[in-house]
Amino acid sequence: MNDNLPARRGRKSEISRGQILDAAARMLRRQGYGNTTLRAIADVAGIQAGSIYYHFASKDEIMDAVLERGVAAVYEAVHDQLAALPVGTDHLKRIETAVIAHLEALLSHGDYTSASIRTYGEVPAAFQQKAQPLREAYVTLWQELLGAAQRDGAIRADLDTSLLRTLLLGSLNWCVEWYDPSQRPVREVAAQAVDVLFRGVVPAYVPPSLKE
Amino acid sequence: MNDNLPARRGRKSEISRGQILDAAARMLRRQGYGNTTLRAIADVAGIQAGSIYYHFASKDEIMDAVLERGVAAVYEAVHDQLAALPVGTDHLKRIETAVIAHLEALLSHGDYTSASIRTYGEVPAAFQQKAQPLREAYVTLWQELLGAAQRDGAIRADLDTSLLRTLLLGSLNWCVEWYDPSQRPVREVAAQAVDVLFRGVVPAYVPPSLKE
DNA sequence: CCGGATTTCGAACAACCGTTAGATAATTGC
DNA sequence: GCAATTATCTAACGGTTGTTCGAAATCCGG
Repeated sequence: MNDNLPARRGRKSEISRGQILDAAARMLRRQGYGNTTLRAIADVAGIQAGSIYYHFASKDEIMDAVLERGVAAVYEAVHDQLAALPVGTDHLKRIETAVIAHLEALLSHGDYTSASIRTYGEVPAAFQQKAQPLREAYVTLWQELLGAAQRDGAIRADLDTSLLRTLLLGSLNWCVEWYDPSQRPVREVAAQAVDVLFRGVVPAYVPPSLKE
Repeated sequence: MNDNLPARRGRKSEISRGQILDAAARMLRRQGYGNTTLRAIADVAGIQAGSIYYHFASKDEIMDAVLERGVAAVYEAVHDQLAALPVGTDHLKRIETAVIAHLEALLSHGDYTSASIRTYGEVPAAFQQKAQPLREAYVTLWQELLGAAQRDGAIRADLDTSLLRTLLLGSLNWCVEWYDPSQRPVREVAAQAVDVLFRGVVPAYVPPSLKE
């Protein structure tokens, strides 16, 4: 019987552990939870299936680690980018920063985030719960971002910010389903997403006094 | 060896066939492709696992049927609602109609659409192809909808409508991940989605002459 | 370069998977 | 109500799954 946390281990262990997680994230992303096999993970990681159990107690523990790492990466990316802004940055600039950070973390930062987004819904409820606190924290972050903006009049008062948040994050999250980095840069996607979010698709009425 | 299409069959067959598909769609939606078991499908449908093979030649044939039915339902819903509009209806009204139809088909029309959306990405590539013509037709429908609107100046000329389409449909498709019919009606979600899409979240500049 | 700790292997396990086929039950036209 | 057709059940198959465990290989401080 394994200890829950490996007591003291050499450095090779952490390398292998990382390779296993990388392989798991990659397969999880494209094949979902049920189709991802321990033997396939081991194969990609370059080891034998049984050897996995030296590093993880079960398949679910691997999946759990991948999922948590995925949401953590997005959370930290957005949080850090926001924290790096000068104090007093206006609301729209903050929202724009968050959207870009979210998309960058999702699309360029690898398989963990994509796997986390795509498979969270089909994973046994038992360890959906384990990642829930972090997910809720992330939702709260966005909710406060939008709520503060609305309070100060930066976004329209007649919108339900909670609904707006799910619609916006949905639009961004869905990018993992189709985005191809060889087609257009992430920034271009982010830029138009922010543009449409702020101004809408209908041509704005430009008062004559503002025309240049 | 079975004939590909069952030659002539009584009416009970179609009932059971429907129950099998219903069960498959439900499980596929919440558990993904790999976790959905023939024995579990049979259990939900109230029959024995082996009996499924009287109606379907393989598990993949069931999944294929569910997926195709899912996209077909959305396609037809949007297509029919658009066709029901009076000729000459303006572009924004047409887009609004399409958004509502898409969301309604997705959220109230059951497990097929959700299953189709959530599992398409993790299904063997062999029969991703089979559903691809219909999917492309659906994409084309939206592309022409947005393209025509842009051509006539109903939506801004500086937007990439192809990117806009993926962002918009992503936002709508993602609703299957969180929408709870007991919380708010579908129309409310659709209404705000259209509102934000058209006008954006930033308060509009209202020229004095238009104030009431 | 040695000896103990760390890491991996290799083979086996019970359980479960999709699938098959023959026996059995239910349904239906007459 | 009777055959004949239609539909389901039962039991098994080969293969794959997650998992276990003792033996072998590797690593590394002294």
